[in-house]
Amino acid sequence: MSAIQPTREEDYPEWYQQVIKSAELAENSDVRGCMVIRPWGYAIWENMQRVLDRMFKETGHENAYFPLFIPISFLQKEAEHVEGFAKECAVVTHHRLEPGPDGKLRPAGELDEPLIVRPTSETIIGATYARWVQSYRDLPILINQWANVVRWEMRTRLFLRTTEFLWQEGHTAHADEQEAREETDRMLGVYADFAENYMAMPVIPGEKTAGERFPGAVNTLSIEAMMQDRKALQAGTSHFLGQNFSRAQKIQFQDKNGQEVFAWTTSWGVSTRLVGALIMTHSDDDGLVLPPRLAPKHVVLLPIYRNDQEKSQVLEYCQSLRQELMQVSFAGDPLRVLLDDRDLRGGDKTWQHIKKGVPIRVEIGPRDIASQSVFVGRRDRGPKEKSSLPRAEFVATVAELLQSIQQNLLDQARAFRAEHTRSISDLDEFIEFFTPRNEAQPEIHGGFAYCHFQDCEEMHQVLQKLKVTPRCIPREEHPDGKCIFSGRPTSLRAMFAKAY
RNA sequence: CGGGGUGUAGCGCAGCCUGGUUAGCGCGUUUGACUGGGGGUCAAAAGGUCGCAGGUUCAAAUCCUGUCACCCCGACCA
Repeated sequence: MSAIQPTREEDYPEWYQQVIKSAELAENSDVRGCMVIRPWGYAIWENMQRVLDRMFKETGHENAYFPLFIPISFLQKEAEHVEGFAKECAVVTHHRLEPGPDGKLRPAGELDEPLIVRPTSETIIGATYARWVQSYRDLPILINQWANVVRWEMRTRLFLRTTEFLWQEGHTAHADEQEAREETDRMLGVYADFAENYMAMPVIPGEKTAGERFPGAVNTLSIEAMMQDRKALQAGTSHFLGQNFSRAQKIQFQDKNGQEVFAWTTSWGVSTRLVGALIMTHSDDDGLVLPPRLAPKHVVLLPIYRNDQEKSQVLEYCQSLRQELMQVSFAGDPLRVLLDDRDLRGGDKTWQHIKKGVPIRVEIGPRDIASQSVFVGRRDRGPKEKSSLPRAEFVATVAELLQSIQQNLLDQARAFRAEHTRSISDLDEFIEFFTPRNEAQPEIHGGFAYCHFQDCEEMHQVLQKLKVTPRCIPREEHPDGKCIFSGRPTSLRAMFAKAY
């Protein structure tokens, strides 16, 4: 019997909800579509922020903060952008509340110009940059902002798609196209690096097809990850905006030749959706599994005792072990150690930490103290697969142990993705690959398929029926081929999948 | 916004069709005892304006009308 009911096999979407609930990551709030991120979930996000923020700074970026509200006229300026975002914005039309005739509060003080709550900040940041840029000497501008944004989505799911979500958005302006394109690539590289080396989540970096582009972008790059239901999740995006936004926002300057020209801009972002990606990449039927590098706690110490005398003895041993472990460093940080001395039954407590995904559990009782040892279980192995080892050895090797868990999770995720990825050149095989075997569980289907394609009517018909989309066009060398849908020769090759 | 469904204890549900004393059950919570390295056992206790408003009736969780909220399926999406 697994700790999470139902299992992934039985009902994947419900399993996902239960993992979140059992691990106390987040819950639905009193506000439709908005979540409460609980301390354990927020700590994961904070760890993500800390690492990413360092990476952004290492690549020359600075943090700044721009307003939550955007005048409605700003959104209007870029035609495609309007098209893409206008439908899903929260709009502020009043600035006061006053009691109505029935005693209930009602909005008052109508605004001359409605404000929208930012769904993304290209327009307001662009308008600001326009004031900052007069000369080529003012460029590049390399700024990131950590913020919350609001998109009034029809259907929400914890972490994956919520009405309000937390993210970072980088916005840069450059003097020439080449530099802006390099920036777009560089930041996608940062995301891919973060995904693989911190989240232990292999990703496919690539370019979006025209239909999947960010509204207003010339080109959108993304990293795509495979979840355990074999669907693709877009885990990060980096947009080359060309001069579209600088034209709309009038970000112009005099270049070296004294010519008045428009800047070239980019934007890139990742969100709390990454927490959802983390959950669906590694977790199992006993709950959350965390890669050590992002785990709020690396090690939990679980004292075991029967009476007060044993209790004080065991707690003392745990305290000293905790002090010792905190001197150890892992991936550049001091070890994060939790001593769980809550007055709870032993098994109960152990299972809570299993469900929360703590990488290493250490059970310590009178027996271990007598032998100067510890009883260790790792989250990437079965719950009863525990072993005793000398205390000194554990302390000396715990960092290696964490690294091996980190590596193991990445290897497992890579193996899973490889197992469900195919190169397909035959349309029947493509259709078979993406047709669920069981109508009741449409999530069980093929996985990722690499195929040559050409944006054609035949393609749209097939994809719409199967609910499959081209996720991205990986930048890799491959011979030309024939479009799997139309048979026409093409040089384009994309990764196709069902997506979140 | 279209189609379907659900609102009863902290959570998950039964009861409603065929109105009738103090509205049940499981989990959880609290207390006590026995326990204790796979979430244990027993006993006791606390906890509910049956989503909200109106109507029918001697009597409404149950029937009727309205309303609100949430969930699922579609169109939209990081």
